[in-house]
Amino acid sequence: MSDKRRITLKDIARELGISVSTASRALNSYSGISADTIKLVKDYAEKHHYVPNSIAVNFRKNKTQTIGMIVPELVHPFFSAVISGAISRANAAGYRLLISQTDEKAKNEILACQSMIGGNVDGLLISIANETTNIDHIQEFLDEGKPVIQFDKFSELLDTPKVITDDFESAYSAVKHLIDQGYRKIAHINGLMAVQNSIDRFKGYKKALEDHGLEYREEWVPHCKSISEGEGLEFAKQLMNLPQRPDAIFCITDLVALGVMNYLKSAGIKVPEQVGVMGFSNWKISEVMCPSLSTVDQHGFKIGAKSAEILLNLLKENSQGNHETYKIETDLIIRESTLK
Amino acid sequence: MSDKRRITLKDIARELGISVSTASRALNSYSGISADTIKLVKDYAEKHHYVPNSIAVNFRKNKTQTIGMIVPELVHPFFSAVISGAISRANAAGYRLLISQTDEKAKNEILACQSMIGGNVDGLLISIANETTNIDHIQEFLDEGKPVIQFDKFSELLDTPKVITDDFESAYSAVKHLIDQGYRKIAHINGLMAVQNSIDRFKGYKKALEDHGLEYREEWVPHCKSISEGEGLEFAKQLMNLPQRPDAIFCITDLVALGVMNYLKSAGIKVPEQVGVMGFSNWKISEVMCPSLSTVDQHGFKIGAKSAEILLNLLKENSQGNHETYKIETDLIIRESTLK
DNA sequence: TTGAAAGCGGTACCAT
DNA sequence: ATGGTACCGCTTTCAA
Repeated sequence: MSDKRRITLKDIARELGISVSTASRALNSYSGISADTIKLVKDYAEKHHYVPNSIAVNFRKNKTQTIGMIVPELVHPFFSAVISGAISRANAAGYRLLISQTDEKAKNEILACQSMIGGNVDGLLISIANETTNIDHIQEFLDEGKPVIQFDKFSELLDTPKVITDDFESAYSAVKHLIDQGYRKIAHINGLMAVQNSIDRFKGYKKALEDHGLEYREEWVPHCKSISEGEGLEFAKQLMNLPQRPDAIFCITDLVALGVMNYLKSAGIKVPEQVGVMGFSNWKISEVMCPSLSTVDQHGFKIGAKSAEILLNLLKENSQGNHETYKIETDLIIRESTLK
Repeated sequence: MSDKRRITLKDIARELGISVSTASRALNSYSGISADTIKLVKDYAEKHHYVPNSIAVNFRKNKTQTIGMIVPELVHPFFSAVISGAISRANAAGYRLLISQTDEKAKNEILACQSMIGGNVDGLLISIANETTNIDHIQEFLDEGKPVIQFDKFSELLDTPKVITDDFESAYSAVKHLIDQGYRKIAHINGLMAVQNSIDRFKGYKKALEDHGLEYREEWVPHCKSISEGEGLEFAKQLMNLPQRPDAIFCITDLVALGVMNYLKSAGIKVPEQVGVMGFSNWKISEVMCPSLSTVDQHGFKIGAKSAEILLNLLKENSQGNHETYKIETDLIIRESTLK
């Protein structure tokens, strides 16, 4: 294996009988350098395949042209889409993307942040883990003067720009659609109320019920801990066995809706005739389910691209930005599961 | 924006009244340092959240503890799983992962490689784009003495270790299962024969037919260009309208199988009774389809983890490894679409 | 066991 | 227009 050392500025300077600073300035075409010298140095550099050692440059400038990105889960259609959007935007601007995942564990998030700080990323894109309450490890970036953008799942404790789904509006219009379809006893399988998305979707759900004079019952709003297919199935069973049985279920996620659909199928309950089902996220599975699942498209790619864009702008301005919240609009996707 | 500089070794040394070298040695637990000093320094470091500036370390050691990873597509259940496996393995070893995607375009792959080289990654994990024929941009890593691992889609022109699905065996056993179920006229919607995976799956398919004395017809093996749902639908239509109509279809991917199923459903052809359908990859959609789709689980996570592991070992040995091929075994997942 | 200092490869400031 | 040099933060050799 060749371990041929790369040629350095010093080598160039020595060979050409000039100083290192002159060589550096020539290569970067600074003003105040004679055209002759520039040509001399550039020709020599090219001929000998000089490649600047970017570690040294980074070290000196304390910049890496690298952005850190931390998500709870990578194998997840929504987050993959977000990452994809961020990579596209960042790469287009000549930035690299360092990616890590937390599996929703605070411990992993801390490790990831340390690793990112250690990697001297110029800025951070993060969607915080469900488990995270203390946010010192993220605050550290801000303390170092590095911009941070929170997307999707965020903490109010961090003063950073945020890019999020418009959960309230999305939930409202999803539930309104159920009402328009004639459903009257609408349940909502929600997430934990410690997570802002869950809170906002719940608020949208409740407001829609209120605005249309429909009954709200606490027993119709169970809370998932892990947002899993299994929980969807269990809660559907629970809801269907209530004395006051709902005639529609608005699920926090398509995966939960899948569990719900599976239970309803096994119990011989007809969707959408007897019970309407609405998901959230528009994963590919929602299109494939039988009956196909009505849901809300979250535009993950756009969320990622927008987050990266904001970060890149802050990097350019050398600022940490304001604390604005950018809400990315959603699309209601109507399919069979809610069309009575 | 506070710009309080991160605390450095020098700060620690000054505060504790020791020298920088002692502080460094204490933090790295060198032998020849008193336990007291080690404790003193480590406690101080922890208390003040000292994080070594890895650019400086990297600079010094000419290593970045960062691995580059390039995939064709990020929003893809298989590749997400591979990435996830690689991240887990790499992070556990204290390595960071720089990720880029090519959208199957050679041009993007070249850009991604340049960016990775500029980022001074220590090694590269890559699944090459369908479009890629010239591999100079990847060879460059090898020329610089950096190890490269190819996974899933590779080029024989590159002398590197490879981690791949055992496509031949997987295809063979998938087709054998169809035969065992009584299907006799088995079609195969394949990918482009320029891609090794397609070639191997085709070989496995053909060998299974031969071993069981079944007829092979070229018209039964159409080739997808983009491996899409739409192509699956089109080819299914084509196959079903052949005078010699197949009674089973082995698809290159679950997505293609979805298109096939949609066509069969629309044409009123019963699965699995009239036509059996087999996918490949075991995406979530295969479980959700109606009828559920038999398929082959590729263990993407394992492929990613194994690739990272091999790379990490080479990094440790400071070698570029042999040109061994590691085949990751698969699991045949039998569901409704092939159970006559 | 500890300290001093060189040096990694650049950049940029201060002289000339 | 060019050279000299300090310096970024850390590791490591040499001395004490």
